[in-house]
Amino acid sequence: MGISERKTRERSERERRIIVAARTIAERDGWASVTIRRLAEEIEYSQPVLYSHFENRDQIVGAVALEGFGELAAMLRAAIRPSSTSRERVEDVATAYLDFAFARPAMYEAMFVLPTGLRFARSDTPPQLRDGFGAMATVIAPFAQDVDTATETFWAALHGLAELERHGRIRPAFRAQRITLVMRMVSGQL
Amino acid sequence: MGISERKTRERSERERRIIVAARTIAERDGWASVTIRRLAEEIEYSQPVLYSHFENRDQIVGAVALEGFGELAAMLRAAIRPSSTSRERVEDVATAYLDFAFARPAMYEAMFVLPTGLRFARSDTPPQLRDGFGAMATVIAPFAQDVDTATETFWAALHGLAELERHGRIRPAFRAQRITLVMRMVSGQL
DNA sequence: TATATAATCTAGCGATGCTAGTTTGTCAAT
DNA sequence: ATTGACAAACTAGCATCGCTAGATTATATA
Repeated sequence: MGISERKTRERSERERRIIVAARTIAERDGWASVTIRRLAEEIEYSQPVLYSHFENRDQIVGAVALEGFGELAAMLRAAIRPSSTSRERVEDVATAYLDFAFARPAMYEAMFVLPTGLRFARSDTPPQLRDGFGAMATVIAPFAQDVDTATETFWAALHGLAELERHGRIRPAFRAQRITLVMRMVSGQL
Repeated sequence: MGISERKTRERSERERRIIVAARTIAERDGWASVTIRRLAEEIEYSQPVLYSHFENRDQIVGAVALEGFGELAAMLRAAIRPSSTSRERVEDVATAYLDFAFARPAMYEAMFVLPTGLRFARSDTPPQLRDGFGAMATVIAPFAQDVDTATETFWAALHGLAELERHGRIRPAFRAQRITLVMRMVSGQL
């Protein structure tokens, strides 16, 4: 039965094209420009076809966000060098996190601001949503008694720094100094 | 010329009614339900009247947010008790900040997530936008060399905690422990 | 009282997300 | 090969949105 396999393959390829188109448009023109009509035009199918792949627009944003979580996790893991000290690793992960947020603002928005229908902290939560947290926990662990809580707080600090700077409410020039202060929080030393 | 005074008074009263209606609807049904048509119905005027008060919908959100910044600043200042130690003051302000965020999620959203057209860090920035920062700086100052940077980082940590918890990505039960960790960041001691 | 100006309204434009109902295509059974 | 059943995709349109042009009413001035 190679025919039905071809069909499911073509179907998943079309789904990928939708996700890629959504991401491309969002990164170029912002999420407000990612409309069902525009996506339909991009993949050269009519609009209702999109609803056979995704329940609604939010789920398309969610699919892009899911990719983003995978990429963020990879970036954070790549920032952890074996030759570094524990302290340097925390700093490198923090810097990598903020680099990601500022380099891909639309992606970051999908992951953390827009409604996506993604469900966290559940049994069916996809691994991408856990991996980034895991990478942060890895570098936080040497300093923490309660690793989960410390990682949550570390993550929150980074997220806050990203969001406030992205909205122009704190001074971009002082990013490095703020990271230093966050370091003190987790490492307990200046 | 009491007539024109009455007119400007009535006009500003109508503007207040718009803001109050927007806030009320947002807190009850969410910002998506705050439509121009619904606001017009609420104040019993036609839709174009709203555009004689505000340039667009975002500016209405901004007007509500501005109120929120004033109220947040007042809450933070009220949390600073003269009898407390410097350390307790930081903790009380942090707790008050998160209490505000969770007690008024729609307001917090207007202040920090939605587009508002508000302009920060400019010469014409209204005082409400500075006061909250000032309150935080007051309690951070005893611990910091660079007060502004330390306050920015403190603020970012609180904002991150608020946002991640609001989106269900960190555990509500561990809020107090996370605040303790933030305290260590600013006070340099456990 | 006539006229100019301001205030407000009606009506509608161009979008949006989403869907009902119809047409087209693709199989299996006759 | 023909027919009928089912799946896939399309056309067309609904309700709603932010926003605005142009008509209409009220108000103030001459």
